[in-house]
Amino acid sequence: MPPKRKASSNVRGGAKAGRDSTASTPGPATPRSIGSSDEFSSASESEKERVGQTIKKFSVDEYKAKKNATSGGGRDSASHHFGNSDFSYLSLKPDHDNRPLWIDPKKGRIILESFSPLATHAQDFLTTVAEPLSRPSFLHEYALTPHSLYAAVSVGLDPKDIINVLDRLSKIPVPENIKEFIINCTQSYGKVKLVLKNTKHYVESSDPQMLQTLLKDEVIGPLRVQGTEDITTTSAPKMAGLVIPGTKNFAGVQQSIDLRGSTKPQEGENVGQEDIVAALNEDDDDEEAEAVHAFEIADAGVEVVQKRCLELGLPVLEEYDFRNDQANPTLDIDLKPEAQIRHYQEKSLSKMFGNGRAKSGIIVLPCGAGKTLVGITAACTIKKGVLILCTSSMSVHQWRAEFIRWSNINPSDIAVFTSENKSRFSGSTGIIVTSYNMVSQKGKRSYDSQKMMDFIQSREWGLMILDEVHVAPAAMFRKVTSTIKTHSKLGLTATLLREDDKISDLNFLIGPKLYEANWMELAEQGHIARVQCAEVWCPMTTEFYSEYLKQSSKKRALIWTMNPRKFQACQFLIDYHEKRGDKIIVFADNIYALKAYATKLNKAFIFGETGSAERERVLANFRFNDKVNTLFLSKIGDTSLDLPEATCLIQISSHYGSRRQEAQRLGRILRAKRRNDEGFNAFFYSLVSKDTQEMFFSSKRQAFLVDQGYAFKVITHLQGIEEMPNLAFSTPAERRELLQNVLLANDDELDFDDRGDNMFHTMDGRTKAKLKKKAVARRTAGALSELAGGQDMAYIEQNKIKNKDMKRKKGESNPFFKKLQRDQEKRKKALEEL
DNA sequence: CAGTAGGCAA
DNA sequence: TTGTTTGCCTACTG
Repeated sequence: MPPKRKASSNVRGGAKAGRDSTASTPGPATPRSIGSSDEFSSASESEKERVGQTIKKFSVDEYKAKKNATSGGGRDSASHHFGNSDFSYLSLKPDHDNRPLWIDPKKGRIILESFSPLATHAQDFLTTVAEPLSRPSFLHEYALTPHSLYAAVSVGLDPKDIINVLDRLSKIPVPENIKEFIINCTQSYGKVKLVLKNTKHYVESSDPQMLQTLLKDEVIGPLRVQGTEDITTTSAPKMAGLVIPGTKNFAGVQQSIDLRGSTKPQEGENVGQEDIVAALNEDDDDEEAEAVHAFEIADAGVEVVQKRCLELGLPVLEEYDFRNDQANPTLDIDLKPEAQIRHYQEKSLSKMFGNGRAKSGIIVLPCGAGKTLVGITAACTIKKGVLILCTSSMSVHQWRAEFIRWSNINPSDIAVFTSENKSRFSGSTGIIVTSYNMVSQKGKRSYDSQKMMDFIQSREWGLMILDEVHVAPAAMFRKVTSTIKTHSKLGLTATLLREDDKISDLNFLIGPKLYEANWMELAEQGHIARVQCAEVWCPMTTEFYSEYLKQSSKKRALIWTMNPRKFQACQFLIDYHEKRGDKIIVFADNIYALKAYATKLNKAFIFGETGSAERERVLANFRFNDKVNTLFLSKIGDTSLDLPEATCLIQISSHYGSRRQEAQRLGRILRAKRRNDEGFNAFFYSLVSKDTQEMFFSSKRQAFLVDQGYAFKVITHLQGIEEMPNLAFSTPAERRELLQNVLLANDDELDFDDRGDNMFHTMDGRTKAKLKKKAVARRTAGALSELAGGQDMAYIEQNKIKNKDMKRKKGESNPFFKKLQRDQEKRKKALEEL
């Protein structure tokens, strides 16, 4: 969560402030605006005053005063229901029925009636100038923020146009304070640019006065590189028509605000489509041939300068005029002719290349919607050296494979840099695919890694693609953005969400959010699967619930996950969906529960300790063997595993209230191969134990998906579950046994704890504690697998496929089996090679 | 080369 | 409201 807004006045009490902050659940709208309200407080001089006035316009007190003046204090009997959201005093335009927008003058929020015939136009416009907060079926909520306006200006819109279009679409005249807000926020945008020349960073502006102001700033001033000439002056580059590969006919801003033509202007309506298009298509050619001035800043200062400028209300635009870059060699790369990009991919790219240059920013597309292709197309447009950062070595190889699949790049020009692979491209320029881990590793490096890092840091890159960019703000990863010299950055993610407040840092680490797709819209168009979401409420049995109440919070999670009613629900759903012909993934965050469920139900499972060969085998079986239709996954499956066969997803335990995890898990089934079958639906079940904390976490987790328009049905009873044959834990005795085992699982850990203690008792307390902790952590898994071992034995005889899985597990607990397993794998490999 | 420790993210 | 274990990665050790 972003830092809570300070209430501008506490006279109204904390309750008001509290309500405000809960109301603004950060949905897809993240990154939240940095420049909102008190963030500006550090600004100086005229900026400060100007911004202060803007803030005042948005303050509650100002609003109240205004409201009382407007409404004359007269309130009807229903007014109190609306509180501060009573906008009845705002006068509707006579033809308001034809206009789809409401504007909340207090918060700068815009509500869109998505059923309006003009909704498509309005939506295109709003996603350009505002941030989507929440987009359920009928009413979409957007927020005007300094950042969204910054993004709008950077794609070439003018404040006058924004106000005009807003006015045409709005049911009420655009409130004065909103107009002022737009103008104040946008007038200084684009004044300051950050450019890279010959591996040096410069702050550039066409206004020398502006640079002097920045140099005097207490934060920015000292960051200037000393000994360089004061300010250099050159002439500004000019824009011309640019065509993005893979699009039929691309012409700059036109498409970025493309009003799609799917909705025809209505008879007698005042909001003409042509007008909007005309208003939005004004060329920005008038800026050509202007002189620009610049001063150099140190590499390490880049992030600070960007952040500071943002605070000053002068967000720096990072633009890369790649077509006029003679310094860096051009990369020979083009999209293959068969790579045709989809309209939303084109749209997102047009935001990036809207004025003929490459702007840094973030593109948000759901999983399975083709993020990789967007990245590849961007690389094919810029045609300079590209550096790609991924989260795991697996996706590193996937990216390289996709590049080779979709572009004509020479495979020797695209290198990977991972722990076991440190190739280099042959020519003067090329692409390097690597992981965040590799480039952010601090401390000692292996010789090869160090050389590779030196190479990466010594040259200038045209584009840096940050895959899964929501991880970038982590303390460890963020420094890569300043140590690697790149002209532009493209962040890609499906879920621009973190449970901490670091997501807003992306605004200066990478850039503004350029585009965010609407999941429901893509589902309707068949690009991703339609999903039915359900939350299944499983009552706790009395024994489990009384134990739940007794235990510490640490053990509670295990108890609610192992709730026998939940187990039965899971069993029932698996059975039901297997009969329908679905392929099912069951997610369990808790490893003990994962093993317990999977072994009891005779299903395959994969978790961290599963070796890669084993994983491949299980995955292949899940994919191609129609006898294996259910797969249990730990959080290993949240990312990196690609399973287009899966059509049903059941979640039995999860990581607290992580919205990102929920969204990413849902994403596992969005790319379902069968999505275009007639009437196809994917299913997403979240199993929740009633009356436990899990209910609270579950509601938190769903927030993002609900904002995207997914409706969660609550199922309190699964029809036909009583008639299910072989329902597990149907007798009280079995349930008691299960509870005993669950409690034993914890005791077992304690057991190891004690034994560990004995081993280390010659050491000093500190080391002992540290080692003990480690030992326990490492051994728990072993202890648990041994515990499950008894069940495994019976089970191995029943299931040959699963059998393969077991070999490794046995190996874990016994060195003899370990060696045996190794030998077997070697033999198997030898056989395969023959 | 295989196994493991240590660090980090969520 | 709150928690903290699992997974991934690199580099070291024998």
